[in-house]
Amino acid sequence: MPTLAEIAKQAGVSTAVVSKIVNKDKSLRVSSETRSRVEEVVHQTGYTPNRSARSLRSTETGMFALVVHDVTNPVYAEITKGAHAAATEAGKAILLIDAAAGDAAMANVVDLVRGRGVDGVILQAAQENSDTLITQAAREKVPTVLLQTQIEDELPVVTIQDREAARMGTQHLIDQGHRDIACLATRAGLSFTKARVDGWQAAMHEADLACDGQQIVFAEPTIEDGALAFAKLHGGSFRPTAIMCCNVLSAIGAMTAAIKIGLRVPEDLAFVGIHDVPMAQYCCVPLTTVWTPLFDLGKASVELLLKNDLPKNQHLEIPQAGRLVRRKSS
Amino acid sequence: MPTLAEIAKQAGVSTAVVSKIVNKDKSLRVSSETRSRVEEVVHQTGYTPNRSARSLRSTETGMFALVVHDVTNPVYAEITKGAHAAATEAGKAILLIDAAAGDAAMANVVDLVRGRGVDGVILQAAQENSDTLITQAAREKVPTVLLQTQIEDELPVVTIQDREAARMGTQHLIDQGHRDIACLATRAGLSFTKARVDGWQAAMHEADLACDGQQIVFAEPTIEDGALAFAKLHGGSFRPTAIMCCNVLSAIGAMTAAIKIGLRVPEDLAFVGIHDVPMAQYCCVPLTTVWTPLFDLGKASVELLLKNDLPKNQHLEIPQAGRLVRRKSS
DNA sequence: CCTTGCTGGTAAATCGTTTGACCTAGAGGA
DNA sequence: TCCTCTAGGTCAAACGATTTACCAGCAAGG
Repeated sequence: MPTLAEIAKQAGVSTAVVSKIVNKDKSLRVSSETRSRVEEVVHQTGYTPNRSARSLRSTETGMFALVVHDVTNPVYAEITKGAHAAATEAGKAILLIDAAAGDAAMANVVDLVRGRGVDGVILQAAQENSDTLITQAAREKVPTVLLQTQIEDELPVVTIQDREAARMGTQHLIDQGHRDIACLATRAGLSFTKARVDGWQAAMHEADLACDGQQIVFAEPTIEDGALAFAKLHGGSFRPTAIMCCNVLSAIGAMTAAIKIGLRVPEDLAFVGIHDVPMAQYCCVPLTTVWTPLFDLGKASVELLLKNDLPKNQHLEIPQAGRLVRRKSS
Repeated sequence: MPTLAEIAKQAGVSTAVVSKIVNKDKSLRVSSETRSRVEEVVHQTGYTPNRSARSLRSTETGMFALVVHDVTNPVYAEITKGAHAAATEAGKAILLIDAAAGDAAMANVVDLVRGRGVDGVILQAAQENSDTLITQAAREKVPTVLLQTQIEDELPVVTIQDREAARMGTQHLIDQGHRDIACLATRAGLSFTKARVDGWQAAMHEADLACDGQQIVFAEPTIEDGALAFAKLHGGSFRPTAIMCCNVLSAIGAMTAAIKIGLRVPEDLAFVGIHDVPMAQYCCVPLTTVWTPLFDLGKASVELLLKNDLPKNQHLEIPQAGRLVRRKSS
């Protein structure tokens, strides 16, 4: 583990020269002989700058914290993959924090932010307990990007075309002749939930169909909660012939629950989900979903952080549109 | 963003005292008044030590690199979750590297290791292109743990009870009356593949059933490759009545492919997989699998790194045994 | 002969912590 | 009175890279 000073000594130059050559600093003028001599020594010894030392001087760590709601959720895993790809391309690293691990994990990120252990933070599907983190990040001036949902006006947020995705799925159901279409929304209060419900309503309005509060039910984006939500819906007075689900996992949960009580899909009840993951394709009745650019979503969030001037209060919507993937459930 | 020196000045003491108080250094003897005065200032200002500076001095970063074969694979996501949980509990952070992102990602880890950006490395389902990384880690004396598969004799490896899991699944098929049982193995050459094939053979031998090379086919642990492997198997002369799949995703792929060509599951062909993920439960025909302690596997790998003296050449097998989860596919 | 200007560098401060060596005042013992 | 502890700290040298300011020597121009 050679240090800069050792390289410098071996090459017979000062550390300044080595540093600038290693960092490809254009301001350095050096004879080609000296340059190649230094490069030779660097190559021979396999010298790599010490990250801590470099960070200490430059106040940049080359690391971003990605706070994800639950890594085992395939939707979030895909987002993570995109973020990782963008980071890798830029030579940066991703620090993964699973918010599902609870307060300890959050406390950990706060510590990281306060100790300047990361150059930026990406908060995916942020919720209440992210508050301290955001406050701290703001105070410490650590660049922060929200992913999927906006919980703080001051911060830039990047999303997919939520409204349009839901509209597209709903329109498909309308085109199939459905008139009583329920909306199985995601967690109430999140901005992307609102956007998707908006999309559903837009399509319903345009077709002159009723869409009031009675036809909406909220659920976490998990299979289990989707099943619960279906039970709630099915227990009510409104009996839809189709359900527009704002998430793919809750769609699968709801659909499975429907089948379990003897309903035929899609004859008795049709389903459409949002986000396309392998599971949608292989589940009991292959699920019709609106494919969304999840990978690009993750990628864009990192790319936003990489720009040194982060726009305040900007909403970046991934330009790539969703796409209806027709399967058996509708 | 106050520094140690500023805290020291405000509290009217030297930086040494503040440092030791912050780090709860027992060797420090200090009057209770001074201590509380310092603690007060630290609390007031919200001081948190700068990570880079600390790392520079102590040569510890509090970060581990977790190199995972593909985050979007639910099996690996669960492992990741376990690793993250253990790290969080110890106040450490996990740097996620997705090996599927290619050579650039690998180069990135090598850089991280050489620049002492991490305190340790966990290599999950390591393969050929991990070689440089391992060599470097060894040279730099960065603690390294292998996960699931052993590719280097010198390094400690942590696995689940691979052999026993496969034996258990196969035994179940035998108990169901099957005699012609194929083995859909994972990637050839990996140590855990060998262990699982061993387990299958052990059960077959014990029941006096044939189990030679003809009945084995290899596939990547993905749905797509599972389907391909089934095609290969079905094209051959050996016609099994059941397939012991060494991975849950390849099991789903193979099963789906079988159903697509008109076979009935389990009547014509039964399936058992290894690892239990939600998808197994919700796929076309719910898959019988051997549940395995994936979370604990990830957790154990981090815990192994946390012990300061890493045993060379040790094989740690997670004590928690697998469990057969009986579903419709068998 | 004096002054610029350029080439090819060097020296040293700095980033914020940690840590081992040292220091001082007062108390207690002989 | 002198010596030795001990409590309660202080000092300053690292750690390894980055970066600004500076410098020597030579050539060219006037």
